[in-house]
Amino acid sequence: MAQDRLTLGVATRLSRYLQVLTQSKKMGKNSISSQAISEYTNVNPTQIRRDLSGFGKFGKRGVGYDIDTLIAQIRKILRTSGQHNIALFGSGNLGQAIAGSGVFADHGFRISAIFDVDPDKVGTSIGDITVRHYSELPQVVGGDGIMVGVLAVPGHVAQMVADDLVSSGVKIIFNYSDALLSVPSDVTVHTSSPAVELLYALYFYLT
Amino acid sequence: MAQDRLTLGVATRLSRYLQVLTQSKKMGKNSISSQAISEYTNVNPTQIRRDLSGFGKFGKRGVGYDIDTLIAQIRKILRTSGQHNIALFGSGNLGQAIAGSGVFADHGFRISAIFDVDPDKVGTSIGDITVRHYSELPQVVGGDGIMVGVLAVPGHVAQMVADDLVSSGVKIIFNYSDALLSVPSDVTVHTSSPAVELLYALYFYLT
DNA sequence: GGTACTTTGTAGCCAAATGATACAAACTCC
DNA sequence: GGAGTTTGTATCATTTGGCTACAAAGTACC
Repeated sequence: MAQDRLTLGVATRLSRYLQVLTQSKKMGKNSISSQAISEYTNVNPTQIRRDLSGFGKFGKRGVGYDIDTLIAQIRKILRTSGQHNIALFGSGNLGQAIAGSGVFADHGFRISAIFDVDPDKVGTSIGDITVRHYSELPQVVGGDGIMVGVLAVPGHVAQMVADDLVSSGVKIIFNYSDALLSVPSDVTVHTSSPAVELLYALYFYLT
Repeated sequence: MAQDRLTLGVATRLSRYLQVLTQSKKMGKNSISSQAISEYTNVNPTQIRRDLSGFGKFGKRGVGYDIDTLIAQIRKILRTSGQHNIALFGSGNLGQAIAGSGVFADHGFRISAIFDVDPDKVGTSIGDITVRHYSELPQVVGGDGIMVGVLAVPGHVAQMVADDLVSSGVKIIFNYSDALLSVPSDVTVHTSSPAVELLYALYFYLT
């Protein structure tokens, strides 16, 4: 049963534990208790232990979980141990911010191509990646093992980029624009919507 | 019972409906069906109607929901009808991207102050807002009705900013940095973690 | 005006997920 | 060796969400 498909809830929580573990490691910690993970994720400590104990005994009683070990185990459970290539669209402020941060790299996502249409930007470098012209999308995405497209483009072109990504076989899109994207049902779109989170945070604050 | 506190699930879903409604309106639509909302939120249409019908009869049978009406109703339910002031920290690429986009403005969040420590940036303008020096935080945040702090700063200073925000009475923090923030239990932190969403998206794609 | 179609509002049932509580076993620290 | 910590695990009650079904209210078209 350990090989059953994870439920959405478990997969989501495991991913979030991973985030906390990765950051805790950066801060120099070696081990962490379920109590500590709970404080950063707002998940009940018992729930955390229950989630983990379904896959093995990773912790040490009286001590907690060894961070490196647990990161490796969760990656194995989520089957995301390797490197995954992603393509970034848009090299404006947002695109540069994304390319320059470690948010993706920390979790094994490597930005392997950046696209733009602005002639002033095509050919320039962000980090060690040269910005390509958007017209190269089919060759690059089709040829390289790119599984994820990240959209940091203006809302009015987001749907077009999404369509082209779908045509090239990409199944996962992360959308930083404010456009609503229509995609086939086998494609997953995640839209960044910080305001949505603030809305319900505000509700619980006000009541 | 309509005045009971919303459960986390309902509040979250209502916020997400609001996002879809706002964007649909921008795209020129006037009404929308629960089926259509479902496609963008991955929430069951029955669930959507159940969520809404708990507060009144907002839809027209055979037609759907009038978008303007529904936006107004959900805002009322979430008690976030007014304008809410937020403070943005960091005017680098990410800060500029946030300030320039409508993601917050669309939902009634107005960026009323931007802070930085870089002397080259303090005094410049982003949109119609002048960047202030970080040392002005206490007066500005304490005096103005600022309820939310948005962190677009490097990870190694995020905790310090968070501490200062807490000292000034801010209870909601949106964290774009990759730092883990420790705050008192009455303060809510939301951390942007696109990689986390990609992780479980990838899992469901691979299996 | 009549018929076919769409979509809401609502009920009821069932399976799954979560929260709460409890406690023995394993480990550390002193 | 004893006190304290933390995991792993069980159990139970509750909540939540998915599914099915269908009448009522509306639109569209002929």
